[in-house]
Amino acid sequence: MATIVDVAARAGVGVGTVSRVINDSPLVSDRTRAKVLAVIEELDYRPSSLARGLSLGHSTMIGVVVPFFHTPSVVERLRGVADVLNDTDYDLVLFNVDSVKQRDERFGVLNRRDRSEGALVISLPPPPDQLRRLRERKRPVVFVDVDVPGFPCVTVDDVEGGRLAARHLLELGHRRIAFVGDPEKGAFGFTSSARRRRGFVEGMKAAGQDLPEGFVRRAPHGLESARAVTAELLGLPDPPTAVFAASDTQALGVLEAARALGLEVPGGLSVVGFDDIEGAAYAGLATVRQPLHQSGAEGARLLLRLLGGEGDAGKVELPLEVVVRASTGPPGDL
Amino acid sequence: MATIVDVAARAGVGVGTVSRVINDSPLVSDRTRAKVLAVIEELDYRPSSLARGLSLGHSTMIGVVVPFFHTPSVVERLRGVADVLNDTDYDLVLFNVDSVKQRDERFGVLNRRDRSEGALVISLPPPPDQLRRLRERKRPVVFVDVDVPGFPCVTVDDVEGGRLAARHLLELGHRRIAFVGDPEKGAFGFTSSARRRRGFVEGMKAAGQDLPEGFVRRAPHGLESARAVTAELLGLPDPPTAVFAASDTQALGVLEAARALGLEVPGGLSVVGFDDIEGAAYAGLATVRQPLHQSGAEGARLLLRLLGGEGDAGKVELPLEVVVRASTGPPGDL
DNA sequence: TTGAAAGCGTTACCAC
DNA sequence: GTGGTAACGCTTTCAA
Repeated sequence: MATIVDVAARAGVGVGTVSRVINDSPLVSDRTRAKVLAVIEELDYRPSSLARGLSLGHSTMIGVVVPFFHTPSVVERLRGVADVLNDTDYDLVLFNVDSVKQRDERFGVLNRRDRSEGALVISLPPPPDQLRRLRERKRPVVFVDVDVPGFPCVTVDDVEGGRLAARHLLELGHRRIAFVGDPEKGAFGFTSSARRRRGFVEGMKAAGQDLPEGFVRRAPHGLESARAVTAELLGLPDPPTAVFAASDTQALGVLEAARALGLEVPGGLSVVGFDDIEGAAYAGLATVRQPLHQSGAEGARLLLRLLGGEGDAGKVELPLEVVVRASTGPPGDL
Repeated sequence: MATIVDVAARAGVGVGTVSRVINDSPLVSDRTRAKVLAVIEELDYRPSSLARGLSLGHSTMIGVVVPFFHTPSVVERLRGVADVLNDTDYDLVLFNVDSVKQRDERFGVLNRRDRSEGALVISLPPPPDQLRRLRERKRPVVFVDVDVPGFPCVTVDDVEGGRLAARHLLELGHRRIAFVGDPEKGAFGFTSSARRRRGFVEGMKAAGQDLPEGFVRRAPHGLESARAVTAELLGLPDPPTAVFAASDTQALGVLEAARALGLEVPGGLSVVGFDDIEGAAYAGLATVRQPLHQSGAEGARLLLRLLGGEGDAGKVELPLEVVVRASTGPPGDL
């Protein structure tokens, strides 16, 4: 592997000059530049990012923490991050988190300046003690899909999203609408489901609709458990005519339950999800869409700006939008 | 940020000693070690991985190239890689590939020693010219889900998988079985669909069954286009009683088509997929399962072995297995 | 416009 | 056991 010294020697110049050529410094004569470039080509020389980083005093790695297990949506966000970062000199260093223990380890790594220049945390609320350390050290960290006070974040207004879902179903004429979401005391402290529920209940109240007893259901995140609680809901003496699920994955479970009971959708049951993952379109699922890919891209841009010293990045709130598909319609329209 | 010199000075020892303590060298007295450790703690000192890498002559990064767009299965493989790497000192540097142009760029990066110590390529056949360079430089590269001559690979026997699918359906009594897979001249050169088709056709021939005209269909990978070609198949004067799809994603499209026509599954149509992605279990889809997570983990271990200088890693072939679910049954069993 | 040399923070070798 | 010091490959002064 050729080094800068080899290139300098072969080109008959000093290493400083080679360095200037590499870094597009204007202080090199065209003649010299051409010569050096030729040698670089000939020797197939590539600067060592390690040595460069050491000399410059910073690395080129950005840590990205992702709970893969959580939902299909985090993958889409990650793609957004990768798309932006791949156009820069930064490398995307990936940390998967599948357990609370792993989460704490990963956040520990983020706190170490030597491993990465900055970090992006996707869909994962930080543990309080690690957060304190992050604050103390003023490490450049951007959160995506989580709102952490004092840190740049890319989020959506989950409460508003809940209201949007309620409004859509109310406008179709539904009155008996149930909610299916996550437990609100999970190990990782995810809170979006709770906020969506709140917005939904608010929206119902605003329209003068109270939720019947037992119409708010919480089950471990996943299609299967959503299916199970929905089966219970539909078995009620006076079942709902519509369900708002806190995520598309859960909404797919709701559809599954309806199908298993031979209930027509949307005639017998209308369903609205949240996220607009790829599978939602296939399933004809109406949903509250949030810009997943864009959230990752925006987060990466925020971090880049922070790293570039361009002041505090602040908060970014992305827009929500109801996507109407075959899974919703007027109640009782068999 | 404290450096090794700061620690040495504060502890009243030489930098060599501090280095020894960091690296668990036995040539340090307990007394000295304790003292140094205390100072490290006090100063919250963290060794610079950059400087360490430069001094040692190698980085600690492993490049992982993933075509995210391709299928849900690559994500599962990636998790396997992350799980293994996260337990080591190596960092997982992620490169997403969404286009041929990106693919070529990424492979170019892999060829640069400075950026990563070794690489893992998932589900992506390398372009021939880059492959040649990879060979010339003897860069440690492991392929997962692709068989590249001369390189360590983690694969499954796709041909055998096709045979397994054929056998399962034949045993149930099906004779008119169609195949739905990918185009065999795609931009990225994916070949697994073609091999699965071959095995399938072989399996049919071996049982004395010829495939009727037009029973082999190829459509751009994805649920929707699989649904479309299946609709055509089912519209034939003498339609198939079963379909083998080259991937679960496509099999879900096949199910979709059957449902749209009001065809009972498995009574009116049996369906077998390939992969066993998460959605397959939800959809009750019978499939040829390959160990996705394990393939990534195994690939990472192979690379680690290579990096550790433990000889050539060779090839690993993971087992396939038919998972029977509700989507298959005897033909005409309405 | 250019070359020489001093760092950057480690590790490893060589004396003591 | 331990300290001093030469690498590692680059960037960036400082002179010339």
